[in-house]
Amino acid sequence: MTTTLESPTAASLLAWYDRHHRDLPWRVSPPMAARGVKPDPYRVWLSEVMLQQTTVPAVKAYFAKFLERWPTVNDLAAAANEDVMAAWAGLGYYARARNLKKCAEAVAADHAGRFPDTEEGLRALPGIGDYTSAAVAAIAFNRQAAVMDGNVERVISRLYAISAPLPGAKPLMKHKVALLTPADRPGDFAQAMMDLGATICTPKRPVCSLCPFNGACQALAAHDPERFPVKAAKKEKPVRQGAAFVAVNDDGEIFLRRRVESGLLGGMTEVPTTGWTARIDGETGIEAAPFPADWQPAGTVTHVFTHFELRLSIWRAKSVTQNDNHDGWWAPVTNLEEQALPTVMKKAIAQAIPNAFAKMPLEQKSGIHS
DNA sequence: AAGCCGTGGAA
DNA sequence: TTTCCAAGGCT
Repeated sequence: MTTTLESPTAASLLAWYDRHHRDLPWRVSPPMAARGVKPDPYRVWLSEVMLQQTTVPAVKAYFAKFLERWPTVNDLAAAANEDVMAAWAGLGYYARARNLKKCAEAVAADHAGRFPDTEEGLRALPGIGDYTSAAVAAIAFNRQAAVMDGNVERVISRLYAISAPLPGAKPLMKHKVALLTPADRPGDFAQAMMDLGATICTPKRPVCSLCPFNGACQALAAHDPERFPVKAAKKEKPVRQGAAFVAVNDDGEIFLRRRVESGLLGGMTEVPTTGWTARIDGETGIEAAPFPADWQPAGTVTHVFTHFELRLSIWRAKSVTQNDNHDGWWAPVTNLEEQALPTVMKKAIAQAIPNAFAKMPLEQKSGIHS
Protein backbone atom coordinates (compact mmCIF):
# COMPACT_ATOMS: atom_id res chain seq x y z
CA MET A 1 0.00 0.00 0.00
CA THR A 2 1.12 3.56 -0.60
CA THR A 3 1.04 6.41 1.87
CA THR A 4 0.71 10.05 0.99
CA LEU A 5 3.04 12.30 2.88
CA GLU A 6 1.78 15.59 4.20
CA SER A 7 3.71 18.80 3.78
CA PRO A 8 5.42 19.91 6.99
CA THR A 9 4.18 23.25 8.32
CA ALA A 10 5.50 25.69 10.85
CA ALA A 11 2.02 25.86 12.36
CA SER A 12 2.03 22.19 13.30
CA LEU A 13 5.42 22.54 14.97
CA LEU A 14 4.42 25.72 16.82
CA ALA A 15 1.27 24.03 18.12
CA TRP A 16 3.46 21.22 19.46
CA TYR A 17 5.85 23.76 20.98
CA ASP A 18 3.04 25.58 22.76
CA ARG A 19 2.19 22.37 24.58
CA HIS A 20 5.55 20.69 24.97
CA HIS A 21 8.26 23.37 25.08
CA ARG A 22 11.02 23.00 27.62
CA ASP A 23 11.25 25.59 30.38
CA LEU A 24 14.81 26.89 30.39
CA PRO A 25 16.35 29.66 32.49
CA TRP A 26 17.24 31.79 29.45
CA ARG A 27 13.99 31.22 27.59
CA VAL A 28 10.87 33.37 27.29
CA SER A 29 8.35 30.57 26.91
CA PRO A 30 4.98 31.11 25.18
CA PRO A 31 3.12 31.58 28.49
CA MET A 32 5.67 34.19 29.56
CA ALA A 33 5.41 35.95 26.22
CA ALA A 34 1.64 36.01 26.65
CA ARG A 35 2.20 37.90 29.89
CA GLY A 36 4.26 40.49 28.04
CA VAL A 37 7.76 39.29 28.92
CA LYS A 38 10.28 40.30 26.26
CA PRO A 39 13.53 38.46 25.57
CA ASP A 40 16.72 40.13 26.81
CA PRO A 41 19.24 40.05 23.93
CA TYR A 42 22.10 39.81 26.42
CA ARG A 43 20.67 36.67 27.99
CA VAL A 44 19.83 35.16 24.61
CA TRP A 45 23.35 35.80 23.35
CA LEU A 46 25.02 34.59 26.55
CA SER A 47 23.04 31.37 26.54
CA GLU A 48 23.62 30.73 22.84
CA VAL A 49 27.38 31.09 23.19
CA MET A 50 27.45 28.84 26.23
CA LEU A 51 25.31 26.27 24.42
CA GLN A 52 27.67 25.98 21.46
CA GLN A 53 28.62 22.30 21.42
CA THR A 54 27.59 22.11 25.07
CA THR A 55 24.64 20.41 26.73
CA VAL A 56 21.78 22.20 28.48
CA PRO A 57 22.52 20.60 31.90
CA ALA A 58 26.15 21.69 31.72
CA VAL A 59 25.22 25.28 30.88
CA LYS A 60 22.60 25.98 33.54
CA ALA A 61 24.90 26.63 36.50
CA TYR A 62 27.31 28.71 34.40
CA PHE A 63 24.48 30.81 32.97
CA ALA A 64 23.17 31.56 36.47
CA LYS A 65 26.65 32.43 37.72
CA PHE A 66 27.41 34.78 34.84
CA LEU A 67 24.04 36.49 35.02
CA GLU A 68 24.34 37.08 38.77
CA ARG A 69 27.86 38.40 38.50
CA TRP A 70 27.47 40.36 35.26
CA PRO A 71 23.76 41.24 34.84
CA THR A 72 24.26 43.33 31.69
CA VAL A 73 26.56 43.34 28.69
CA ASN A 74 28.16 46.51 30.04
CA ASP A 75 29.01 44.74 33.28
CA LEU A 76 30.65 41.92 31.36
CA ALA A 77 32.52 44.38 29.17
CA ALA A 78 33.93 46.05 32.28
CA ALA A 79 34.99 42.77 33.92
CA ALA A 80 38.58 41.60 34.23
CA ASN A 81 39.61 38.99 31.66
CA GLU A 82 40.95 36.73 34.41
CA ASP A 83 37.62 36.78 36.24
CA VAL A 84 35.72 35.82 33.11
CA MET A 85 38.13 33.00 32.29
CA ALA A 86 37.94 31.71 35.88
CA ALA A 87 34.13 31.80 35.77
CA TRP A 88 34.18 29.89 32.46
CA ALA A 89 36.66 27.28 33.72
CA GLY A 90 35.29 23.77 33.26
CA LEU A 91 32.89 24.62 30.45
CA GLY A 92 35.44 23.98 27.72
CA TYR A 93 36.19 25.53 24.33
CA TYR A 94 37.87 28.47 26.00
CA ALA A 95 38.07 30.54 22.82
CA ARG A 96 34.36 31.06 23.44
CA ALA A 97 35.14 32.86 26.69
CA ARG A 98 37.80 35.01 25.10
CA ASN A 99 35.44 35.95 22.27
CA LEU A 100 32.57 36.43 24.71
CA LYS A 101 34.55 39.13 26.46
CA LYS A 102 35.63 40.73 23.17
CA CYS A 103 32.05 40.70 21.95
CA ALA A 104 30.77 42.34 25.12
CA GLU A 105 33.43 45.01 24.80
CA ALA A 106 32.47 45.64 21.17
CA VAL A 107 28.77 45.91 22.01
CA ALA A 108 29.51 48.27 24.89
CA ALA A 109 31.99 50.44 23.01
CA ASP A 110 30.67 50.40 19.44
CA HIS A 111 26.94 49.85 19.89
CA ALA A 112 26.13 51.79 23.06
CA GLY A 113 25.52 48.58 24.98
CA ARG A 114 22.81 47.33 22.61
CA PHE A 115 23.21 44.24 20.47
CA PRO A 116 22.74 44.68 16.71
CA ASP A 117 19.24 43.49 15.77
CA THR A 118 20.07 41.92 12.40
CA GLU A 119 21.84 38.73 11.42
CA GLU A 120 24.49 40.66 9.52
CA GLY A 121 25.20 43.00 12.40
CA LEU A 122 25.44 40.16 14.88
CA ARG A 123 27.55 38.05 12.53
CA ALA A 124 30.26 40.71 12.56
CA LEU A 125 30.86 40.30 16.30
CA PRO A 126 33.51 37.99 17.82
CA GLY A 127 32.33 34.46 18.55
CA ILE A 128 29.08 34.87 16.60
CA GLY A 129 28.89 32.72 13.47
CA ASP A 130 26.16 31.48 11.15
CA TYR A 131 24.19 29.69 13.83
CA THR A 132 24.41 32.18 16.67
CA SER A 133 23.69 35.23 14.51
CA ALA A 134 20.53 33.61 13.18
CA ALA A 135 19.50 32.34 16.61
CA VAL A 136 19.88 35.70 18.35
CA ALA A 137 18.23 37.54 15.46
CA ALA A 138 15.25 35.20 15.56
CA ILE A 139 14.87 34.68 19.31
CA ALA A 140 15.80 38.12 20.61
CA PHE A 141 14.66 40.30 17.70
CA ASN A 142 11.91 38.31 16.01
CA ARG A 143 13.77 38.23 12.68
CA GLN A 144 12.81 35.64 10.09
CA ALA A 145 16.24 33.99 10.20
CA ALA A 146 16.93 30.37 9.28
CA VAL A 147 18.40 28.81 12.42
CA MET A 148 20.27 25.55 11.97
CA ASP A 149 22.21 23.67 14.62
CA GLY A 150 22.86 19.97 15.13
CA ASN A 151 19.27 19.38 16.23
CA VAL A 152 17.83 21.11 13.19
CA GLU A 153 20.18 19.21 10.90
CA ARG A 154 18.85 15.97 12.30
CA VAL A 155 15.18 16.99 12.02
CA ILE A 156 15.56 18.34 8.48
CA SER A 157 17.70 15.47 7.22
CA ARG A 158 15.02 13.02 8.37
CA LEU A 159 12.07 15.09 7.25
CA TYR A 160 13.45 15.17 3.69
CA ALA A 161 15.51 11.94 3.84
CA ILE A 162 18.63 13.80 2.77
CA SER A 163 21.28 11.21 1.93
CA ALA A 164 24.10 13.63 1.16
CA PRO A 165 26.59 13.61 4.04
CA LEU A 166 27.31 16.45 6.45
CA PRO A 167 28.91 18.88 6.47
CA GLY A 168 28.58 19.12 2.67
CA ALA A 169 24.79 18.96 2.84
CA LYS A 170 24.55 21.99 5.12
CA PRO A 171 23.57 24.52 2.42
CA LEU A 172 20.79 22.27 1.16
CA MET A 173 19.50 21.73 4.68
CA LYS A 174 19.66 25.43 5.47
CA HIS A 175 17.61 26.09 2.36
CA LYS A 176 14.97 23.68 3.58
CA VAL A 177 14.93 25.39 6.98
CA ALA A 178 14.55 28.80 5.35
CA LEU A 179 11.55 27.58 3.34
CA LEU A 180 9.93 26.31 6.51
CA THR A 181 10.69 29.27 8.80
CA PRO A 182 7.60 31.46 9.32
CA ALA A 183 7.49 35.26 9.36
CA ASP A 184 5.37 35.02 12.51
CA ARG A 185 7.12 33.64 15.64
CA PRO A 186 10.44 32.81 13.95
CA GLY A 187 12.15 32.69 17.35
CA ASP A 188 9.69 30.17 18.73
CA PHE A 189 9.97 28.18 15.52
CA ALA A 190 13.75 27.96 15.92
CA GLN A 191 13.47 26.96 19.56
CA ALA A 192 10.75 24.47 18.68
CA MET A 193 12.96 22.80 16.07
CA MET A 194 15.73 22.48 18.63
CA ASP A 195 13.39 21.20 21.34
CA LEU A 196 12.02 18.67 18.88
CA GLY A 197 15.51 17.47 18.04
CA ALA A 198 16.46 17.28 21.70
CA THR A 199 13.40 15.48 23.01
CA ILE A 200 11.62 13.68 20.13
CA CYS A 201 13.82 13.49 17.04
CA THR A 202 16.77 12.16 19.01
CA PRO A 203 19.89 10.57 17.49
CA LYS A 204 18.91 7.13 18.75
CA ARG A 205 15.40 5.73 19.04
CA PRO A 206 13.43 8.84 18.09
CA VAL A 207 9.90 8.97 19.46
CA CYS A 208 8.19 9.40 16.11
CA SER A 209 4.76 8.60 17.54
CA LEU A 210 4.83 11.94 19.36
CA CYS A 211 6.29 14.00 16.54
CA PRO A 212 4.23 16.77 14.94
CA PHE A 213 5.96 15.96 11.65
CA ASN A 214 5.25 12.24 11.69
CA GLY A 215 2.82 12.58 8.80
CA ALA A 216 5.38 14.42 6.69
CA CYS A 217 8.67 12.69 7.50
CA GLN A 218 10.27 10.86 4.58
CA ALA A 219 12.72 9.01 6.83
CA LEU A 220 9.87 7.67 8.95
CA ALA A 221 7.96 6.68 5.83
CA ALA A 222 11.04 4.69 4.84
CA HIS A 223 11.07 3.10 8.31
CA ASP A 224 14.63 4.17 9.06
CA PRO A 225 14.87 7.58 10.75
CA GLU A 226 18.13 6.65 12.46
CA ARG A 227 19.82 6.47 9.09
CA PHE A 228 19.84 10.27 9.05
CA PRO A 229 21.74 12.51 9.17
CA VAL A 230 24.54 10.92 7.18
CA LYS A 231 27.92 12.17 8.36
CA ALA A 232 31.46 11.93 7.06
CA ALA A 233 33.61 9.37 8.85
CA LYS A 234 35.58 10.81 11.75
CA LYS A 235 39.26 10.39 12.29
CA GLU A 236 40.63 8.43 15.21
CA LYS A 237 42.31 10.29 18.05
CA PRO A 238 46.07 10.00 18.42
CA VAL A 239 47.56 9.52 21.86
CA ARG A 240 49.97 12.11 23.17
CA GLN A 241 51.86 12.09 26.41
CA GLY A 242 53.47 14.66 28.65
CA ALA A 243 54.20 15.60 32.24
CA ALA A 244 52.67 17.98 34.79
CA PHE A 245 54.52 19.35 37.80
CA VAL A 246 52.70 20.13 41.04
CA ALA A 247 54.89 22.14 43.41
CA VAL A 248 53.70 22.91 46.94
CA ASN A 249 55.36 25.09 49.57
CA ASP A 250 55.08 25.01 53.36
CA ASP A 251 52.44 27.74 53.29
CA GLY A 252 50.06 25.37 51.56
CA GLU A 253 50.39 27.09 48.21
CA ILE A 254 50.74 25.64 44.74
CA PHE A 255 52.74 27.04 41.85
CA LEU A 256 50.62 28.10 38.88
CA ARG A 257 51.17 29.95 35.64
CA ARG A 258 49.16 31.18 32.67
CA ARG A 259 49.06 29.52 29.29
CA VAL A 260 49.54 31.54 26.13
CA GLU A 261 46.44 33.26 24.78
CA SER A 262 45.95 31.14 21.70
CA GLY A 263 45.61 27.45 21.07
CA LEU A 264 44.70 24.66 23.44
CA LEU A 265 43.38 25.94 26.78
CA GLY A 266 44.49 29.40 25.64
CA GLY A 267 44.62 32.00 28.40
CA MET A 268 43.79 29.47 31.08
CA THR A 269 45.76 28.69 34.24
CA GLU A 270 47.96 25.61 34.51
CA VAL A 271 50.50 23.85 36.64
CA PRO A 272 53.78 23.67 34.70
CA THR A 273 53.57 21.08 31.97
CA THR A 274 55.41 19.89 28.92
CA GLY A 275 54.05 20.86 25.56
CA TRP A 276 52.00 17.73 24.80
CA THR A 277 53.00 18.20 21.22
CA ALA A 278 54.90 14.94 21.35
CA ARG A 279 53.43 11.66 20.32
CA ILE A 280 53.46 8.65 22.57
CA ASP A 281 57.24 8.56 22.45
CA GLY A 282 57.55 12.13 23.78
CA GLU A 283 59.15 13.13 27.03
CA THR A 284 57.20 12.31 30.15
CA GLY A 285 59.79 12.68 32.88
CA ILE A 286 61.62 14.84 35.32
CA GLU A 287 63.99 16.22 32.73
CA ALA A 288 61.21 18.62 31.78
CA ALA A 289 60.73 20.05 35.29
CA PRO A 290 60.28 23.84 35.31
CA PHE A 291 62.77 24.32 38.17
CA PRO A 292 64.87 22.17 40.50
CA ALA A 293 63.01 20.59 43.40
CA ASP A 294 62.53 17.23 45.08
CA TRP A 295 60.25 15.90 42.35
CA GLN A 296 58.60 12.57 43.08
CA PRO A 297 56.39 10.54 40.75
CA ALA A 298 52.71 10.80 41.71
CA GLY A 299 50.87 8.62 39.23
CA THR A 300 49.28 9.39 35.92
CA VAL A 301 46.21 11.14 34.56
CA THR A 302 44.48 10.58 31.26
CA HIS A 303 42.29 13.18 29.64
CA VAL A 304 40.46 13.13 26.33
CA PHE A 305 40.43 16.33 24.29
CA THR A 306 38.56 16.93 21.08
CA HIS A 307 41.28 15.69 18.78
CA PHE A 308 43.71 13.71 20.94
CA GLU A 309 44.00 11.69 24.12
CA LEU A 310 46.53 12.88 26.67
CA ARG A 311 48.44 10.70 29.11
CA LEU A 312 50.01 12.87 31.77
CA SER A 313 52.74 11.76 34.15
CA ILE A 314 52.30 13.66 37.40
CA TRP A 315 55.26 14.85 39.45
CA ARG A 316 54.96 16.33 42.93
CA ALA A 317 57.41 18.34 45.04
CA LYS A 318 56.72 19.34 48.64
CA SER A 319 58.26 22.05 50.79
CA VAL A 320 59.46 23.94 47.75
CA THR A 321 61.17 27.01 49.14
CA GLN A 322 62.13 28.93 46.03
CA ASN A 323 62.55 28.69 42.37
CA ASP A 324 64.13 30.73 39.63
CA ASN A 325 60.98 30.60 37.56
CA HIS A 326 59.20 33.93 37.80
CA ASP A 327 56.56 33.49 35.13
CA GLY A 328 53.93 32.23 37.55
CA TRP A 329 52.48 32.70 41.03
CA TRP A 330 51.73 30.82 44.23
CA ALA A 331 48.08 30.20 45.10
CA PRO A 332 46.49 28.68 48.23
CA VAL A 333 45.55 25.06 47.64
CA THR A 334 42.38 25.65 49.65
CA ASN A 335 41.08 28.30 47.27
CA LEU A 336 41.71 26.96 43.80
CA GLU A 337 38.14 27.64 42.70
CA GLU A 338 39.18 31.25 42.11
CA GLN A 339 41.70 30.13 39.51
CA ALA A 340 40.95 29.64 35.82
CA LEU A 341 41.84 25.95 35.95
CA PRO A 342 40.51 23.78 33.15
CA THR A 343 39.40 20.30 34.05
CA VAL A 344 42.58 18.55 32.96
CA MET A 345 44.56 20.76 35.36
CA LYS A 346 42.17 20.04 38.23
CA LYS A 347 42.64 16.36 37.54
CA ALA A 348 46.42 16.73 37.60
CA ILE A 349 46.31 18.67 40.87
CA ALA A 350 43.82 16.25 42.42
CA GLN A 351 46.11 13.39 41.51
CA ALA A 352 49.08 15.01 43.29
CA ILE A 353 47.09 16.49 46.18
CA PRO A 354 44.06 14.26 46.80
CA ASN A 355 42.33 16.71 49.16
CA ALA A 356 42.96 19.78 47.01
CA PHE A 357 39.32 20.03 45.98
CA ALA A 358 37.87 18.72 49.23
CA LYS A 359 35.39 21.56 49.56
CA MET A 360 34.01 21.16 46.08
CA PRO A 361 35.19 17.67 45.20
CA LEU A 362 36.25 16.89 41.69
CA GLU A 363 33.89 13.95 42.07
CA GLN A 364 35.38 10.79 40.74
CA LYS A 365 36.85 12.26 37.63
CA SER A 366 37.79 9.39 35.41
CA GLY A 367 41.34 9.01 34.24
CA ILE A 368 43.08 9.43 37.60
CA HIS A 369 45.39 6.55 38.40
CA SER A 370 47.90 5.98 41.15
C1' DA B 1 38.54 23.94 3.76
C1' DA B 2 39.80 20.83 6.77
C1' DG B 3 41.84 20.87 11.28
C1' DC B 4 41.78 22.86 15.80
C1' DC B 5 39.33 23.52 19.96
C1' DG B 6 36.85 20.73 26.10
C1' DT B 7 33.94 18.38 28.68
C1' DG B 8 30.65 15.23 30.46
C1' DG B 9 26.56 12.45 30.00
C1' DA B 10 23.94 8.89 27.68
C1' DA B 11 23.46 4.74 25.21
C1' DT C 1 33.78 -0.50 27.55
C1' DT C 2 33.48 2.41 23.59
C1' DT C 3 31.15 5.61 20.92
C1' DC C 4 28.62 9.42 20.09
C1' DC C 5 27.71 14.02 20.36
C1' DA C 6 25.75 18.65 22.56
C1' DA C 7 21.87 25.56 20.55
C1' DG C 8 29.71 25.89 16.50
C1' DG C 9 33.38 29.34 15.47
C1' DC C 10 37.86 30.41 13.86
C1' DT C 11 41.68 29.98 10.79
